[in-house]
Amino acid sequence: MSDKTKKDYKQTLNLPQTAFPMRANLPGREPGWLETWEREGLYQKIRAASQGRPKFLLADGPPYANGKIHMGHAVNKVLKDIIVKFHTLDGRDAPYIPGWDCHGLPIEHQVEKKKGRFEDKLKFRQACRDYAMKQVEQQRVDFKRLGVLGDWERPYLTMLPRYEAEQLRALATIIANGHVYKGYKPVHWCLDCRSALAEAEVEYQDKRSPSIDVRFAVVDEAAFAAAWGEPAGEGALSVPIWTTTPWTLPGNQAVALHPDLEYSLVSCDVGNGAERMVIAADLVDRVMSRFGASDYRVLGNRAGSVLNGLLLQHPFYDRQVPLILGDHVTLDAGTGAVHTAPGHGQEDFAAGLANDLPLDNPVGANGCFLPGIELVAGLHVYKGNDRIIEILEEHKALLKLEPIEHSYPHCWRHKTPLIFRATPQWFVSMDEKGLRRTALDEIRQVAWTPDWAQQRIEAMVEGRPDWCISRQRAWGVPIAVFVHRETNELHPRTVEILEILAGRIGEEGPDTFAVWQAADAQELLGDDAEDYEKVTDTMDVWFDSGCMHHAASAIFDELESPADLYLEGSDQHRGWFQSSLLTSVAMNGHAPYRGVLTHGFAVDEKGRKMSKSVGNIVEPQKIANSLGADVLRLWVAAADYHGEMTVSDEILKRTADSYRRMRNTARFLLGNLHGYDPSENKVAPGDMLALDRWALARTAALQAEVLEAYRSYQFHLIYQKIHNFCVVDMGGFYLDIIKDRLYTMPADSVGRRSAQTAMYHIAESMVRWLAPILSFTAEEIWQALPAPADGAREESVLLSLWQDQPEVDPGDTDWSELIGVRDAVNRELERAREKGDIGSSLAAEVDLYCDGNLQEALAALGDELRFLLITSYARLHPAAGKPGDAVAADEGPEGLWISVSQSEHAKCGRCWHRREDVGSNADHESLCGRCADNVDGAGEARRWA
RNA sequence: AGCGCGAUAGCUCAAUGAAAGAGCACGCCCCUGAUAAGGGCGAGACGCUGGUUCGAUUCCGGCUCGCGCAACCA
Repeated sequence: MSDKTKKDYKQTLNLPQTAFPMRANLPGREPGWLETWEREGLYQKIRAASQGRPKFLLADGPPYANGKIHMGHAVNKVLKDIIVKFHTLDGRDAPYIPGWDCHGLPIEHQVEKKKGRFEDKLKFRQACRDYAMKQVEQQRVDFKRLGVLGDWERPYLTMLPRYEAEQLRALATIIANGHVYKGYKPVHWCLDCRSALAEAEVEYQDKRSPSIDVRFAVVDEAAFAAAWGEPAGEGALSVPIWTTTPWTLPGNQAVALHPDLEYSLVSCDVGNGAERMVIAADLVDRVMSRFGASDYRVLGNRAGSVLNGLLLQHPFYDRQVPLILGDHVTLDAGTGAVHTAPGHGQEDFAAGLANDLPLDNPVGANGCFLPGIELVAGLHVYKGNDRIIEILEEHKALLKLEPIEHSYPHCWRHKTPLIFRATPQWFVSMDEKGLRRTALDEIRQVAWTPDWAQQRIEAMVEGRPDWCISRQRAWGVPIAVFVHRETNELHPRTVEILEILAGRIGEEGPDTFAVWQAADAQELLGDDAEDYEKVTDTMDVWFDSGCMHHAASAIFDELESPADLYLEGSDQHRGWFQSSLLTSVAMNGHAPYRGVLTHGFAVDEKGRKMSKSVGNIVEPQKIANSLGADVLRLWVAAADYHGEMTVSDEILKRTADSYRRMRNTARFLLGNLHGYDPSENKVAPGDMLALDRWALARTAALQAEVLEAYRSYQFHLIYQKIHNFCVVDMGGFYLDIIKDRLYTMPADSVGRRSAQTAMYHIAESMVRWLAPILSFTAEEIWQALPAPADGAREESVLLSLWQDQPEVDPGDTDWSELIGVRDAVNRELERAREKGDIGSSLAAEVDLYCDGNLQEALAALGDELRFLLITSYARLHPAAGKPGDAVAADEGPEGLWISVSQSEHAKCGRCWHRREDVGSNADHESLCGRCADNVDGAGEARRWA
C-alpha cells in the first residue's frame, strides 16, 4: 500500500470544512458587526418585525452624562440588553430607548473648571449643554461597543427641551395634586455646590472635628433653686453642653434635656475653683474625668423635666436661651444636655418648632457668617470653629477641647463635609396628601427581584423626610412658579401658567430656563404681578430623571407608563427607584413600574469596590479591546448579579476559555454542516438514528431549561447549562461518536444526513440561546449557518424567534444507562492506556459480560455498540462466561464485567478501525469491509449510532 | 443599635431532609481527520457551633467573616 493510496482514501472522507474561524479575534471583528447592524438598521428592522407583538417595556435609568463609562455602567447596560434581546427572541416587541441624565452640578463644575465662571447664565447653560452632549457622545460610543442594541440616535436626554417641557407639566400635576410646599428648613448644604442636597446625595464619611464642652451659665440661681428644690453646695452654676460643631454656637437658641433622664447636680473643681454643673447622672463619671476633675461630689438628682424653661446665658452673646425638653437627647456622648441650633439640624429644627424658638440662619450660601453676626461676621464656618473656640476661652466658657474622629455627612460628589443650613426650599410633602401611604401601597403591587428589595424600599419610603426638590443652581430645569412676596404662597394660577410656559418650549429650544427668564409677570399674572416674584431655584436632578416615566412616554410613541421593568444597581433604591416612584405616585397614584430588578456592584477579587485610589479599576473598554465585548458580556451573564460581581484577571481568563469552548463547539457543528442544505437533506425525526433522536430530545429539554432561566433572569444558569451542554453532551459524547458517521459514510447517506439534521437543529437552537448574551458571536454563527435553498432566512439572529423543538419519539433506549456503560468502558480503556497496551481507543477491542436487561439493551445496538464506545470491536457475552481478568464495573451499571484487549487486527486506512475484514476487498486492500462498501458500494446501514 | 443578603473544591456556578454535581484551573495519559483544537482518567468542597430529626450541607438558633442598608450626625 503506497502513501498515495492512503491519501486518496482520505479524500473520500467528509471532513469538516468551514470559513468560521476558530480564533475569534473579537476586538478586531466586533466593530465590523456594529457597522453592519447600523448600516442595515437592525434596530429599526427589529421594531418593524415586532409590530403588533405584545410589548415588553424596559425603562432605561439614565446614566449621568459625565465621564467615561465604568464597569457598573457596563454591567447595567449589558443586563438590560440581554433582557431586551431575550424578550425579542421570545416574541415580544421590546423597544429600548436609552437615556441620559444631563443637568446638575457635576456638569456645572466641569464647565467652570474648564472655562471659568460665566456672568451670563444663558451662555453658561449653553456651555453646560455642549459639555453634556459631548459626554453623551462619548458614552454612547462605549455603550454601543459593548453590543448594546437600542435607539442610540434617538435617546431621551433630560436636557431635551421637549423633556424639560414635560417635566414642567409633571411638576404642574404634582402641584395641582397638592404635594408641593415651600418651607424654611435646615437642609444639607454643600459649600462646594452652594446648594441644598437631597438625602440621596449625602453620604457619611469619617471626619476629624474639634469636640468641645461649653458652659452655659444658669441666669437666675434663685429660679434654679426653686425648680430643683433643696439646693446644695456652692459656686457658679452651669449646664455644660458638648458639640462637635463649634461654629453652630452663634445659632444656639436652647439647651435640650431629656424629660425622663436623671440629671445630677455635681459639685466640682475643674480649675476655676468650686462650681456646680448639671450633668446626666449616668455620664457624671465620664464627663468629670474628661474635664480632669478628680474631686467631685453629686449633690442630688432630678429628672430633666424639672428644669424645663429655666434660662441659661449664651456663652458669648448677650442672649438668654431656655432649657427645653426633647426625647432625642441620648446618653451616647456629651453631657446629656444638647446644644440646640434650630437652623443647623433636623432635630434641633423640630425642637425649635415645638418650643417656639427663633429660627435664625447666620450662615450664607458661601459658608461664611453673614454680615451683622457678632464676632464672626464674614468668617468661613470652618475658620469660625477656631475663632469660636478662642472666644469661648476668652469667656471662660470652654471646659474641654479635643479632636474627635466621627462619621459626618459629606457631599457624594465633592466628598466634602456638609453643613446644615436653614434656607427657604421647595418640598414634596410625603404626608400632606398621603404620598407616603399611597407609595407604600404601590410598592406592594410591584414585583421586586430579589424579593427583599421590597422591604428595603419600604423601609426607606417609610422613614424618609419630605423631598427637597429645589436647588440653587443654574444648570437645571427652573421651578417656574410665582410666589407671593409676603405669604410665600404659590400663585393660584400656577398650574395653568406652567402649562403656558411648557407650551412655549420648542423642539430645538428655547429651553425652560430661557422661557422662564423671558416670562413677563405682567403678562402672565396681570394685576397680581406686583405682589408676586419669580422663583429662581432649579429642580433637583433626581426630579428630572424621576419623571422619565412621564416625560419619555410623552415624547416616544413606543414608551408608556407603567413600564414592565426598571433594572438598576441596588444603590438606586434611594435614587431613581424612589424618585420615579414618588413622582409617579404624586402624579397618577400608581407606580411607574410593574417590576424592579436590581444588581450588585463589580468588585475586585478581594471583594473590594473598584476605586481609583485603590487602583483596582477594570475598564470595560479595555476588556472589549483585548478579550472582546462578548467575553465581557459572558462574564456579566455568568456572574450571579444578586450579590457583588467579582472581576479579576483570572475570572476573565476563565470566561474567555469557556467562550472559546462554546465557539469551537459551534465551529465543529458548522464545519460538519458543510454541504448540508436543510431544505434538501433534512431527515424526518422518525427516520433518524436513535442517537440523533437522543440529541434532539436533549436539545429540546435544554431549551426548555434555558428559556425558563431567561424568564427568571437567571443568566448565570444559562451560561452554565449551555457550556455544560457543549462540553459534556456534545464534545464528550455526541459529537465524538458521530464523527465516524459524518466522516466515513457516503455524503448523502441517511446515516450522515441524520447526524447533520440533528447538528443543524442543535446549531439553530444554540445560536438563539446565545444571541442575547454573545450577540456578536451569535451573529457570526448565524451568518455561517447553511441557508436553505428554498427559503428566506432572517438576516440577523435577532430577527428570528426561538427554534421550534420537534417532538421526538425517544424509543425504548435508556441512554443514561448506555452512557453509564460507556463511562465504565472508558475507565477500563484508560487503564489499558496506562499499561501501554493501547493509545487510541480504536486500538482496543472490548468484551462485555452481563445478563438480563442490561444485556438486552446493549444487544439491541448489535454491532453498532462499537461506535458508541469508539472501539474497534464491542462483543457481548453472558456474565457466566466472564474470564478471570474481566473487571467489574465499579460504579454505574450493575452486573457488568469488562475486558479490554489490544486489537490484533489490521487498521483500516480510512476509518482507522481495526477489523478482521481489512483487505478482504481486492480493489481496496487497505480498507475494512464497510469502508469498501461506503467508498465503492451501496454504503453501510446504521440504525443506532 | 439594628435590619437584610451571602458563605458549597483554587475560580465560576448547581442540586438536595438520606452516598454533594458540573465546567474551568490543576495532575497524568491519549489522539493528531474540530489542531493556537479534541478525547480519557484522576485528585479536590458543604465557614464554625448547638438544636429539631431515625438521618441535616439542606430546617431552626447562636457565632465568625464578607457585603449592602441603616445608625452615628447634638
